Amino acid sequence: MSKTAIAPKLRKEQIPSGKSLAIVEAAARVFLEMGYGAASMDAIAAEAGVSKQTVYSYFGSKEALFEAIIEVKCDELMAPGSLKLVPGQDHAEALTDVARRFLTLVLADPNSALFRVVVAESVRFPELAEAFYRAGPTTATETLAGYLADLGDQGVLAIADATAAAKLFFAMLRGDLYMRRLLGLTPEPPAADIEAVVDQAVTAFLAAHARV
Amino acid sequence: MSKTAIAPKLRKEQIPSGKSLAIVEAAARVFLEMGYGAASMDAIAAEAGVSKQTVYSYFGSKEALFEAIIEVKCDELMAPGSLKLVPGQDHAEALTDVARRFLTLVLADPNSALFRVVVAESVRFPELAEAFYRAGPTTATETLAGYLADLGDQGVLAIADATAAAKLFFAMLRGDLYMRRLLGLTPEPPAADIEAVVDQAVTAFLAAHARV
DNA sequence: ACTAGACTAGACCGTCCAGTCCAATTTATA
DNA sequence: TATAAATTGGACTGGACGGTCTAGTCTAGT
Repeated sequence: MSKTAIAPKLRKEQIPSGKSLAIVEAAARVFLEMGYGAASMDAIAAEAGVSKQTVYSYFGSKEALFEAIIEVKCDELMAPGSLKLVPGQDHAEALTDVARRFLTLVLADPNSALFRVVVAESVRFPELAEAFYRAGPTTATETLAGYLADLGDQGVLAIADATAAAKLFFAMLRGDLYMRRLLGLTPEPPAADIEAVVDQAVTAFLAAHARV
Repeated sequence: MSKTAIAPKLRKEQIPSGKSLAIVEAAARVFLEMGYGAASMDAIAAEAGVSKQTVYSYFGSKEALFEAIIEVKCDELMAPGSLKLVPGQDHAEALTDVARRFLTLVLADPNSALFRVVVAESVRFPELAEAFYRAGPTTATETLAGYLADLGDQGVLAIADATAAAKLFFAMLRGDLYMRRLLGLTPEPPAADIEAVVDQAVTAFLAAHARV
């Protein structure tokens, strides 16, 4: 006899592995490339090299699969603490480093694809938009705001509102290049292009927050 | 007898009027609210109070209708030269005015909906993304760049690259509030919220480009 | 060898939707 | 009023797709 009285509909795994992993990866590719509506479960199953039934065994529905994929991708987004700041460093260089890492991250193909999909489906899946916002912008802003507050306290920069300043900093980075990426008008840009935006933003930011 | 020898498949009109106008407006509502995929031609016809056949008489296909709608909306976007600058005005106030008008415009419901849809369908309709980019960001940037170049020439501000400066200015305005709007996390914000962003951006921009 | 469970391939169902067709009706026009 | 054009509404086609079901294969553990 089975251990569970109620028939277990879904195979759940904390750490996706084997088939499950293949499905997640295939689904991510298909969803991010084609969007929710245009992605078919048949295509995902085929891409995963798995039967459609297996997809439905692991994830109960297209919606559930989509949510799982987006959540995984959101977690990956900021995962390696990729925006961490080393307090000892010269502040101009530290900001430049953060800016470069941030911009490289958000302009990278999978991440701009993720953002496109989240924006597109934000009406149908508001929780996903929320999750993305928390994983991305919120986390990034909080990290930088903490650092800026320190610089303010040390009198290195004039920071009245650290959170507002952090938001401004990131906004400066999401300029024309970012817009063109969002609209799919441009492939992943070379490092030099990123560097130009970074330099402009850091310079302007420092000038705007110079000690009086 | 008809004026055209070749059977005219489509009723074309330069200035949409009557049924044609009703269809355009209905389609705009439905497309912007639901996105391309989720919008059905039946829904659009019903919304327009018109038979489906009539929709197909004016616009040959769903794609064509969508393209027409997005193009119309893009034209409307910057139509009233809403970002024009009066050269005589004090430059800080002029920038504040432009910033306020820009932000109010892009945060308004129909325009953020338009942007969402264009981003969502930028893969399927790259020409539309291009058209949007030209009608929106490009136009806005060029207008402001011209003004900033003048300020630079007059020695009012230190402007090395007017286009880059203009892009930075608009980027500063597309901050957290803008992101939250894109993700559908926030309704159209009150004027006070807009004002706060505008002030922060203008102040920072002026500080960053103060004469040496 | 037997069994249980994971998996496959593909048929299949119901639904939704773009696009077509057509007969009936309204509107405009001469 | 007579005629042509525009429009309607609804039935219909064809195809895609989400999701289910089934018959059968493969693999481990016993």
